Amino acid sequence: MNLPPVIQTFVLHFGEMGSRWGINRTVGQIYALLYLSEQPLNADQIVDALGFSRSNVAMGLKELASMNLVMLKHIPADRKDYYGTHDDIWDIVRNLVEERRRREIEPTLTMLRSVIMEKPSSEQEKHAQEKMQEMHDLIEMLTDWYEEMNKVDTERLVNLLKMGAKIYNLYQFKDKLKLIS
Amino acid sequence: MNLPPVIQTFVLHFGEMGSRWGINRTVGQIYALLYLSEQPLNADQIVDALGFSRSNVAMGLKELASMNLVMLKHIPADRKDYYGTHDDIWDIVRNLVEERRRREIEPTLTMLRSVIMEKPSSEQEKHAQEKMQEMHDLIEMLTDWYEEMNKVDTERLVNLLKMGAKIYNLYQFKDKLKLIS
DNA sequence: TCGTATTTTCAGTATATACTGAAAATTCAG
DNA sequence: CTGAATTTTCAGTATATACTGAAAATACGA
Repeated sequence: MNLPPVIQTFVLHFGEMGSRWGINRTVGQIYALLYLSEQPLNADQIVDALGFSRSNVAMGLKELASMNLVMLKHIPADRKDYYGTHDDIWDIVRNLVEERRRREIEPTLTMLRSVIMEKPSSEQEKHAQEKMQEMHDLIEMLTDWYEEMNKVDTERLVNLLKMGAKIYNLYQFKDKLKLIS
Repeated sequence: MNLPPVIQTFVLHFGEMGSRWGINRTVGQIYALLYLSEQPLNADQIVDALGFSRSNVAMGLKELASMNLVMLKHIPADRKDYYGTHDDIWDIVRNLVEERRRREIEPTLTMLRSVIMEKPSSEQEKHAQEKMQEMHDLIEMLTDWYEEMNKVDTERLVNLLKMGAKIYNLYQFKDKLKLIS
């Protein structure tokens, strides 16, 4: 690995963090490198920067592409494939959430719904189903909330976030407001 | 493994899901089992239910305890250690978030802050630092927001969540409201 | 304090995952 | 269509992680 120290620290950190997010070191480092890079990079440049094998880099890029975290960007008069990340960091967050939802939340909700349907054959199973129902409702509420929030454009979303719990003060006046508006 | 089908499905699912959350199959299954159980369970009961070795279960419980996901619950006149999960699912969510923050978010913020401080020695590094600053600010905003929201009690939080993006309509009247209240 | 029930530790082993090099497939200019 | 440039695949190997059994440590009643 042969990178400016500032970039190297970041890349290594994300390599480690990746493992906590279900992606491996290679993938984490590749993503970090692309995120920091001003221009899109091709596979050979990534190999030079990170010191992984060519095939490992290809696999990493393929995985990142399947998660919609990197995109192909061609450079005129160059046959090589160049890869870059989304420019807007909010798009990145939205993609990350969407991926997790598709891969983890939805299958879990499906499993919960199907198991809750089953006729319980003991008190123990009945209790278990109640707990699953509770979990199901919570997950559904959070995903519904996220879906709603995701419709709000970035600038307004930032304002809402910055207000934080202060929004609660507004909420108290909900009924009053309806009268006025 | 010898469990009622309803429970087994859930337990196996969480075993698989665990790997995406940085916990292994054993730990995922143990947690799922405890979550569904009406009474706290001791290590031997978990061994019987899941078929892992005694030591593997001990390690799993230790890890879950270190994440504050399970707690020791003693049963009168029994020397064994019994383990159970939090009763309120919102407490579970709060603990999960808190853990991730402590283990992932805070170290990342620290790393970012320190690297951003460095004097850039090239245009490339300068650009990288700007991207890191952007990421830092986003993460900080989200954690600040979460911290604020975490202060709101559960019932009111649920109301806020159910309102979802409708809160945005209230937000439009923010200034008007100040005049009234 | 002793002895037994119980939990924890840890070295060794099994299993799963990551990584590589070589070979196959694809792409595309001429 | 040909052949060079480039990417992708995949069987084999290396590495990391999970899991086990036996032994050590701990907790506690008598």
